[in-house]
Amino acid sequence: MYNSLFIYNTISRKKEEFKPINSPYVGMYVCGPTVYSDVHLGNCRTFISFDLIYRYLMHLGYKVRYVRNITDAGHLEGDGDSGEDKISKKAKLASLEPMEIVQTYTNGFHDMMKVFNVLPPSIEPTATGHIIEQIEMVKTILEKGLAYEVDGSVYFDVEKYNQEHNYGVLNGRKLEDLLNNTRDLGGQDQKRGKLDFALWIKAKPEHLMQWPSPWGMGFPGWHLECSAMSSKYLGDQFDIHGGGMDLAPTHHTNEIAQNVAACGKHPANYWIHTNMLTVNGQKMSKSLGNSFLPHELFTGDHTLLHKGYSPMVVKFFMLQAHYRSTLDFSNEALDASEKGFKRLMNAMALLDKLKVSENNEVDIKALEQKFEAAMNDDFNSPILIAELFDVVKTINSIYDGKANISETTLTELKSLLNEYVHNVLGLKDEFSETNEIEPLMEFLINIRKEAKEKKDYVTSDKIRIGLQDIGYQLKDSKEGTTWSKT
RNA sequence: GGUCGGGUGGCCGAGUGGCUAGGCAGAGGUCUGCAAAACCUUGUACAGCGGUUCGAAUCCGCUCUCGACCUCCA
Repeated sequence: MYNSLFIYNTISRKKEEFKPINSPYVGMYVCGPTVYSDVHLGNCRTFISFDLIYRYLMHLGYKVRYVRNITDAGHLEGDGDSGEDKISKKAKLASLEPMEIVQTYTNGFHDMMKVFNVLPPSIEPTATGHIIEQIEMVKTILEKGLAYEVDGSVYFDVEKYNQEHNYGVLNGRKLEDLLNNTRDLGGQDQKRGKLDFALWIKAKPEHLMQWPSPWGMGFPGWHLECSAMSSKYLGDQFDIHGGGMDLAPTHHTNEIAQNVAACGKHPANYWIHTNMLTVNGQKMSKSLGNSFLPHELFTGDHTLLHKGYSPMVVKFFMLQAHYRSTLDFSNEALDASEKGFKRLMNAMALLDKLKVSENNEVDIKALEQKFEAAMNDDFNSPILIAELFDVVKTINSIYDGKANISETTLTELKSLLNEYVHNVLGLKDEFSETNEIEPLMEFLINIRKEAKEKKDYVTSDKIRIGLQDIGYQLKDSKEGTTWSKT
């Protein structure tokens, strides 16, 4: 039973009680997308996971500054540091300005976040907007003697850094192991050590995005931007740093090294890493070619899908797994989530139709404690959802007249469920946002009722089946007929 | 090859020593003109083999197997 929030910290590999540096203020940095192509569903999972974390922190009363960057420069293609900048490459192929590429995919990313009802972060800084900060950071690291310049490029000296600090703090790996098991890559003769990484990269004349620096025209390395922007907006030390698990071994490891090198402090107290979305057991990624774009999922226009699923169903599917577990994607699993989600939403809608009584059999306090205990245990949304289904059962029983709830308790229940379903999980009912057709439906339901009373079942079935064909399900009960979208 | 993490009933997916996870699907029933929904009942699950323990899905060892990372990736 968790009475306070515990978070699994990648650094310690343990659940630790969450103690903010400066409560009630919480600083959280999450690595955002590189905007060189459409975000796929795996990317979305990460941001949905952090949205849950962000929402729950706010639910607990914390004032969260949530910083999530947009990588719009410096992210290279392929091996080593000789590859092309992903955005520049795309811009050349499409004969567009790099910033047009950036804008297009940033807009797409924002649209998708909105569709998934993911809250925008407090600050969404871009790499290109923080070139000066990044240059300053490179200068500082050079001054500390932990980086070196070679012909207009600056590299971080990992082995020298490791003499004073532990380079592998995050992934628990020893430097010698890393050195022994790193593949030799071509075109890196400028580097002194094979683990060294670029802080600043000299640009070739034809490179589309380049900026002046003390080392000549160039552009910043990918790992640098997050270090520069997190410390700028959250300070040298802040509470939470997050990202996808695949970023931990290299990107976050290098980030820590840069921050420690520049200011002597480990940047974040809690490192949260979210797990991958898999397809047939394999990580969904652009390079493997097994990725789904969100709209393919919504329309069902994909070879692996037999139908489309709405954004909230997909989100609910993701929330039914813990953020640190891999989640395997399949039609069957989504079908199950779709039905479960409708069941939950149906019960939510039923709240307004419940009859109150003198007696009360619902213990709100106990419910609230269960919900909180689930989320306090490292944001365990699957447990929370399981508890919610217990409530669904209770709501249905009350509706069927098999259980009782008092008026005050019903009011409390409504606000508790609203808080957890809408505000914490960030789900919204997309099946009943059709108030404008309500009078029309009532009209049809009345005609059908008259037909039924005359035992004219041909007409009543015509209405029921006809509505079903165009996506509306009628449900008869003792209290009358209700309807929902299918 | 190295490091790390998994293998839970038909499917998805929680659960770190004893107490029903939950959802979907399946079976039986109640309700119902039919349908849908709802409700009730229903499942010898924990990769395998050893070990620790009064007791293990949960701890330890070995084996098999899948994956992630080691190279850009959320």
